[in-house]
Parts: sequence; structure tokens; C-alpha cells
Amino acid sequence: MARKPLTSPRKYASQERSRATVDALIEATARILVREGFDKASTNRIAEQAGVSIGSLYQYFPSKEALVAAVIDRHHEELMQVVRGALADVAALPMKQGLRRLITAAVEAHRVDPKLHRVLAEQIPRTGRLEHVETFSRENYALFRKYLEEHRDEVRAPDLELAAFVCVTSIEALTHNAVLHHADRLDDGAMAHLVDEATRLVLRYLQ
Amino acid sequence: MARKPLTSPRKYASQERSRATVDALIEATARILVREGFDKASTNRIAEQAGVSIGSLYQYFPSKEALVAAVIDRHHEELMQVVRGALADVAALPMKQGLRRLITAAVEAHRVDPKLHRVLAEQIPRTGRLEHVETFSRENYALFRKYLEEHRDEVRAPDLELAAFVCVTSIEALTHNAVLHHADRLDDGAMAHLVDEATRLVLRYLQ
DNA sequence: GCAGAATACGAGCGATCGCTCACATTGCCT
DNA sequence: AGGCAATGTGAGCGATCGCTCGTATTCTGC
Repeated sequence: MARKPLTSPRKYASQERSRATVDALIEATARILVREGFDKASTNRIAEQAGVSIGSLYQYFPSKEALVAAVIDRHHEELMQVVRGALADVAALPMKQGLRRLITAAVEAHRVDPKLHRVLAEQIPRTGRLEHVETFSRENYALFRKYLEEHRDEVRAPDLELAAFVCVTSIEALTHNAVLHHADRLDDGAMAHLVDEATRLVLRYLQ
Repeated sequence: MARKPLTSPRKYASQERSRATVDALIEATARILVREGFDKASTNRIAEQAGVSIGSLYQYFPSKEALVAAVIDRHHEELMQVVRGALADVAALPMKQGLRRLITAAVEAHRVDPKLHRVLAEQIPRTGRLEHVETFSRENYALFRKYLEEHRDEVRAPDLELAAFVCVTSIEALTHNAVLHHADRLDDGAMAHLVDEATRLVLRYLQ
């Protein structure tokens, strides 16, 4: 199966044991990113934390960058799970309730692993994996646009593409800023308040 | 004047020559950040690009971090110049025109040096100088809140602090995303369109 | 014009980084 | 049981990093 002479690292782990190794490496990377930051996340350190030799690391990840990209992908998949679920839930609701629920979901998504989310948001550009984020954003735009189309009767906007951009960007920025930069001032009351305001913002804009 | 034995670097350059050195270093740092990214911006490389010895660099900046912080401060000062100017211009205008002008100013601010702005936005967290950004954000919130207070008769919001957070965050995210991530699709027409939408968004929210 | 302060220089230190490779161990298949 | 593929190991290489320090040059005040 494997043809290459082990120089360019194998990508696929077929046995149970190696899958555990890959998982441990990704998990260790996430841990170190959260606890010590990007600069401390050297490949040697990650391997050590994972309880795996540095050689094994390079069997499965061609570079440090690839490791971080794997963490990003895993995290984004978790986020999209939340978003897709929420969109399915609210498909039939009127927009007022639907938007409120969607914005609540956005907050929840940011609370899945806020510290990791923050580190990734800050460090992703360095990985050269900006495409990943672009893809992620694009899927968000597309999903929300579809939502708007399904509620076209309640929306006065002529350009749904633009409207989706405005809504998604605003909601993401509000929840991101609130959860990641003002977590201190954000008890449950303030949080409900914020969801109210954000809902009001996009609802009035769309109608 | 200088007491320390040259170990902890001097902060103040008193002669003309040394001020030029400091400027060259900051300018070189900005250039390298824009052209080659954070990782390539080593202190040796910065000194070389500035036409200055590495020793001189450490006379004026105690660390690489301090150098980047200086670039950040300079850039933020330029941005705030634009923002403060716009706020002064629109103080007497009714909100509808005023907000439009302010949002246009936000776009202009992002266009001062978009590439540098992007690199800084992405890399700032690494410098440990997050406080700088926080201060910057806070000044923005405060200025806009003051603006809202002066137009209290046109604003229905009960909590101006929260309203300022919502507006500033949304405007900043919209202009930031548009200018830095969708510059391709952003001719003058699309730009005017975006300003329209953003104005509508915050105006309806506030009234 | 001269002394001392201010400024500039750059070889090079110690640390760390990403990563390779020669070799050892484990698991699968017949 | 034995052979080969899959997986695991870690010492260490070459590069680069941030930064120091002893020395050379330039400027200022008298």
C-alpha cells in the first residue's frame, strides 16, 4: 500500500494503534495551544505532551502547520454541528423567534471551547490555512442565505447575498466579542440582554 | 542623563540622528510585516532592512515585542485620527447623515494601510500587547457613546453603553471584513451599497 | 580642540526550533 | 512460526532566533 520510502509522511493510519496516536497528537496540540499559546506549541513539546515520539508525529503530520490545521478542522466541525442543528430547528419558526434561537446558538457555539476558539481565531492566519476559515465563513453565509430565502416573505431585502453577509458578520462579531473579550461582564442576565439586542438589530434590518 | 549601564535599553533618543534610527526601525518593521509576515520579521532582519545594526535596535527597543507594539501604536494613532476627525465633523448633523458619514470614515480608516491593518489584526495577540487593542476598542466605544448621548433625542435605546457596543462592533466587523477579506468584490458601487446597508442596520436599531 | 556622552556597530552566544533518519518494536497474514 | 508491513523511537543536525557586549564612531558643550 504505502509506496513512498517513508520520507513524505504517511497520511492515513489504518490500524487502531496509530489512530490513537493521531488523536493524542491533535488533542495535545489543542491543549498546549489553550494552556500555553501558539509560541510554546513546538513540535517537540506537542509530541512529549501526547506521550508520543517526535518521529511518530512526523509520520502523520508533514509539518507543524498541518497539526494546527487538523485542530482547526476539528474545532470548526464542532461549530458547524451547532449551527446546522440550530438552522434545522428553526426552519419552520417565524423569523422573530427563529433569529433569536439562531443567535443563541451562535453564542453557544462560541462557548463550546472559548479558549481554543480564541487562540485559533488569533493564530489561524499564521498557519497559511486561511482558506479553511474562508470555507468556514462561506458555508455560514450560504446556510444563512438559504434561511433567508425560505423566509423571503418576511424579508424586504433586495439582495439576499448582501443581507446574509451583513447579518452573519454582525452576529458573529457581537457574539465573538462578547464571549471572548468581555466574558467578565457577561453573566446570564447580560447575556440574555445581548441576545435581545442582536435579535433586534438583525430583525429590524431585515424587515 | 542615562544612568543604566546600557544593559536595559534607553528609551529616549535625544539627538536627531537617533530619532531617525528609531523611525527607520519602526518603518522597517511595518514593511517586513506587510511584505513577508510576522514570522519573517526577525530582529536581525528588521535591523538589516532599516540599515541599522542589531545593536542599535536593542538600544531603543528592549525586545522584538516592543518594536511591534510601536508599530501598532503608530497605526492606531492614525486610525483614531480619522475617527476623531469624522466625529467632530458630524457632531451637529442629524443621525441619518451623521451615521452614514461615520461609517464611510470607518471604511476610510480601514483603507489607510489595509495590509498592515490586516497583519496587525492577525498578529497582535502574539505580542502580549492585547491591552493596546483593548484600549483602542474602549476609546472607540467611549467616543461613539458620547456621540449617542449628544443625539439622545433621536435614540430610543435605554442602555447607551450596550448600544454603543452593538453599533461599534457591527460597523467595525462589516468594514473590516469587507475591506480585508472581500476586497476583490468591492468596487466603488459595491462599497456605496455596503455603506447604505450598514447605515440602515444601525439606524433602524437605534430608532 | 578636546573630553565625555550619545550613538552605532556586528561577531557571536546559548537556546530552541522544525525536522530527519537509522533503527527497534508491534501487529497482520499466511 | 515467520516474514513483512505498519508503527514507534529519540539522538541529534542545521538553521535561526532573540539578544549581549566590547568596541568604534559621531556629536555636544566648553
